[in-house]
Amino acid sequence: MSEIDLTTLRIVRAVADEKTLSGAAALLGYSQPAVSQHLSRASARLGQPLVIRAGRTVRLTEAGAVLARHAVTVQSALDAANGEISELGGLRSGAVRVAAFPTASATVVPRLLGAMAARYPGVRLSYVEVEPPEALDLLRNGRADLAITFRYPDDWSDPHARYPDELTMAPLFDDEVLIAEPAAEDRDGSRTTLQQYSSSEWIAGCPQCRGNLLQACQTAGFQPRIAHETDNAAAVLGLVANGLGVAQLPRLALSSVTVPEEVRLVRVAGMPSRTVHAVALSAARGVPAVDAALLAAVELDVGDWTSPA
Amino acid sequence: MSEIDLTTLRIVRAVADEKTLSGAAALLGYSQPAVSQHLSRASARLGQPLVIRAGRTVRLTEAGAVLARHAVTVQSALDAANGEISELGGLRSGAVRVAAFPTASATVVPRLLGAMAARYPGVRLSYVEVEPPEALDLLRNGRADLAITFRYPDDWSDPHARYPDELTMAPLFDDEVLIAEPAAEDRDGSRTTLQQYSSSEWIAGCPQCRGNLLQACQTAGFQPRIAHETDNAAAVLGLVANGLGVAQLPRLALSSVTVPEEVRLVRVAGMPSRTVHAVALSAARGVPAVDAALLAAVELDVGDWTSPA
DNA sequence: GCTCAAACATAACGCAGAGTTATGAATCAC
DNA sequence: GTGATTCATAACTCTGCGTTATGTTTGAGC
Repeated sequence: MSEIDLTTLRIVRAVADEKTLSGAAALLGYSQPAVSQHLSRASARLGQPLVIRAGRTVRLTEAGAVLARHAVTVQSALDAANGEISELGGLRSGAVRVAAFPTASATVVPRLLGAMAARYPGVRLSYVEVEPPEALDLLRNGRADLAITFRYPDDWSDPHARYPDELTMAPLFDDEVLIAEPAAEDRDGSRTTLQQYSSSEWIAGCPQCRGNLLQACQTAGFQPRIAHETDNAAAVLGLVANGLGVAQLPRLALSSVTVPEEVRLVRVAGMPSRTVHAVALSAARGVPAVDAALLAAVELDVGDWTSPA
Repeated sequence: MSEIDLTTLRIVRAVADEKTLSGAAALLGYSQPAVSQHLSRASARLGQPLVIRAGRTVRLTEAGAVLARHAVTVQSALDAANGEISELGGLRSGAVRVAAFPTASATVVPRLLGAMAARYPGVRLSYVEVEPPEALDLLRNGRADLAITFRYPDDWSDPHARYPDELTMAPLFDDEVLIAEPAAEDRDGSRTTLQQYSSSEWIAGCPQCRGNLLQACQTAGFQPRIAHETDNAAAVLGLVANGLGVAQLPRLALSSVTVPEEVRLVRVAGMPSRTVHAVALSAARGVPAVDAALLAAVELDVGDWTSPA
């Protein structure tokens, strides 16, 4: 709506510098008639001439001088904006807000943030620890840029599934789920199955993990008796060590705690492993910092969380 | 050149305010697809998204926020420029630099400047006194906006004629040229002719006026003997009053001095009158202050300079 | 859980505006 | 006067930015 456009400002400025339309045209990479015609149009729009031909050259009117003066302000604001956007594009600035589940806090997240900080010193990093469903909500609300989540196969309430195309998910690794049992308990050499724990008391934590447990036990043909509830891996191990029950624990949860002697970890057939993902909004693809964080996540070395401890 | 255009800035700003593309479109008078497509193009140009769709609404990315922030600066600069140009257009600001010949300094110019000052208090006025040829040079050099000049008919060196289309000339009035002679000299009742002064001594001033005198005398068949040279009307009258010669004097020059008793003013057949003009550069037509000054000049009441004193 | 309204995306299209080249006219320097 | 420089005008092309029409998704309310 404004009768003033950027081209006019740039042209007037160039004319002010060069004192000639030809010079201005050359300076801006235009043909001479382009400048001439553009100024005519602009003058018509503004209702008064911007330049006055003076012999062979040209000089600005007061209106032209006004534009030339303000052109400087506009140009520098534009340059500043361009510069800042370039910095975002070049990952010399920007921000990544990561949301991840508790077990990742001590493992995946520090490594990820470390890698990002090393590669892109200018990028601001922040982290919040929440369970996967909340992490996805944060993404959707625009309060986080990258979520590190896990999902269990066949999870009927998997929050990822609720937003099919909205999320871009990059699988990072498989996180095997082990059973922690008291080392004192008798074990024959036979292959372990979940069925063997049908009469055990269970220690279970977060709803999502518990969901997986219930699902697996149902498949195995029994319903687990959950006697103790905690999310804390160290606490779970303590309970197990003292013979108070058995528990499922992902390998990732074990990698940042010391496993007591009294606890034995066993792989159980039919116990589905969970998968850990880096998740971003599909709509946020293209945002440099988000793309970089996703890439950094899939490039993480995850060997020590996948090979047996 | 710059990947950023004003429309993008205005749209991003509107989106920042409205939180929705539809709202922004309505705010700006666009259709909704226009906003959507424009943002797509802008994102492509900038290499990163400006908005992220969040459910049914939308929110800005960091890049978008950068633009929205700088948009304020740009907009206010543009508004300022627009405002200043409107003031020029509305004659609440601007400048008129007038150049006029000495005789006009005490007559036409004060009245003109007075009228302008009264009508347009915001317009800056300035004045320089120069002879017509210099006044036209000032116009051409851009050092004056309006010239008050005179011209004699059949003046072979008329400076106005050198720039045929470059100048816009508005005739103000005819300035009759009289002969000042000592009142003591005998005069019969017959009609006065220039021929009668062929043996007189003349007092003459500026080259242009003298040119006219020479021209007229040549037509009358003699060459005037110029004994005294001055431009000053009072001085001329003093010389005439003391019987030192005769002189041609335009009525305008007489209107600001007192004519001594000893001087008689006579109209002479064949003495061409000069015409007074307001002159501006044709190229400056359209400049509000110049147009207004030209108009004010032709609207001046010139009665007391044209009717016999 | 279904339906409806609101919001964004995509497609197809029309038009204006801004650039181009070619050419003419005026000015200034030598 | 002559040639170089500069601006103006004409005629044309084409990109880009709007439009309308239509489809898809989301979220609220019954």
